Amino acid sequence: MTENKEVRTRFAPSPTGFLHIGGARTALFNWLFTRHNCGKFILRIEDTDQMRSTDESTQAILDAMTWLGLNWDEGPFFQAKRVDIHRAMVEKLVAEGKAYYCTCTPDELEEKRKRALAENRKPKYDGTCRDRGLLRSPNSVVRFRCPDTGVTVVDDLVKGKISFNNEELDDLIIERGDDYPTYNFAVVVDDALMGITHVIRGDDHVNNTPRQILLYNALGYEIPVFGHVPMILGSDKTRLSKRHGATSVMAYKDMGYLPEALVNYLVRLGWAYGDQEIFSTDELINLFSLEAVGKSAAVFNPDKLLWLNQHYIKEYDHAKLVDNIRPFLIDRGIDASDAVFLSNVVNDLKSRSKTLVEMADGAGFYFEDELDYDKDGAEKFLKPEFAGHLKNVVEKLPDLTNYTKQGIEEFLKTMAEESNTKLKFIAQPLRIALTGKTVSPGIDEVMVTLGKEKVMKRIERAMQYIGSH
RNA sequence: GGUCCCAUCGUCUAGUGGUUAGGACGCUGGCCUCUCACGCCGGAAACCGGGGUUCAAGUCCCCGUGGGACUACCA
Repeated sequence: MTENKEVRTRFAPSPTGFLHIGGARTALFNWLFTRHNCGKFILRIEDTDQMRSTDESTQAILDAMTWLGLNWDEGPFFQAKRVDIHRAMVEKLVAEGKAYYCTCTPDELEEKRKRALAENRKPKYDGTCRDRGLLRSPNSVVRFRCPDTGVTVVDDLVKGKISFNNEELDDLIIERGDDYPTYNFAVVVDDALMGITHVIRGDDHVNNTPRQILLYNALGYEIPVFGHVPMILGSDKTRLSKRHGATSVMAYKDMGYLPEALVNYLVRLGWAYGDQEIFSTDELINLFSLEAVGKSAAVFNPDKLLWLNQHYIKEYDHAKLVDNIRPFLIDRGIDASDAVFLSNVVNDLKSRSKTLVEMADGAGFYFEDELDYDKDGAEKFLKPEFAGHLKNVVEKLPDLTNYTKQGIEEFLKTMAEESNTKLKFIAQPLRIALTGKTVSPGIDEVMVTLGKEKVMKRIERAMQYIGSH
């Protein structure tokens, strides 16, 4: 609203599980909006549900944010540590007559709810305790006195103006029987006190917003700008959940995704800049705006994410890619300590790997001299009729001085010509001999990376195999 | 049930009254080729329905229909 006030946003997850895809996108939109406006991004952990909140979840969320590169400027703050503040605000509202104690029991309320539903009436609080002037008592709750006339308008940055008749809103509980504040009250107090200027969150919160605006007014706080971003759906168009596949951000890390790929994918779910598909982080910060975020929910498409990941693997900074693949190799018991060798391996593999897992799986043969030959491949190509070609290679290879991709390609092509055969009849047996598989990077690349010595040894071993089968 | 939101290829989307409705993923035909990829060239594929407004509607309005969210002493 105020033009030159510093933008302050927050991401406020509840630590009841891992950071999921939907939460990550909300965090991302907050982060991009904030960085674009040179504001401050605040992380607040909403842990007032003591039963379900865990420290592990908090840590997992922090780790996932960090992995994605969504750094925060303040926090993490913990909502549970602020209950004294919340209680003071509750008292203030009670003192001002804007809130009141209520002794209706959950059972009574449930009963009334059911009856209202059965009689086709709205199941809203009937105001039993509204004007009884009750005092605090064990298990009493505090309710906010909602105006029952008038209209509350939410001027949403992505959805536009949304208006609600206040009569639809009932007297919500702001402090529970255990003296803890409820969500709708705590967010308002915290957002206001933390100076949040823009509340960007999932659109599952739109119906909470008018109540919150009323609370802002009652507390005398300035109302922030709201932006409700659409949800992410699964392939069956229901809310994204485990049955649609992995929903935890860190699960994607483990599956060999690069954070940039996930960020690029997530941002394009609901946001677009013309026809552009690939965005660097800097571009996103420059180009992102909430006004350009679509209003409708989007289906999560794993195939497109995979494509993006492949793209990022191909284009990634080479040294960074090497660093990223290392843990996956170590997991497989591979000694990846030879930096030059590993770098070449990655180079061979990066145009043919959709994930780091795929790359690590494809890298095995480079590190293993005693190969298990692929059964079908061996049957087809490790046969006496090809032994001559292998022998030819072993004999002539020592004299090849230009041991490079080009040199080897030339070497093999010349050999094919001289032997009056097709290159594939030399390349395929060679491939099995060197990689154990029928599918691998280009044979010339493999030979360069492996080095002449290993190549010689592996071919000799393959020839022995042919001799003994 | 009530309140609120949403609606362009299967999916993500561009489009802001006049377009052969564009791009991307996926699918598919071809080229390249030592295998698999990469890359390149081509193809099929969409404006939910009905009424308006207008010379003209994917675009604006209304009504349907379909989806979703919320409707807790969870967040």
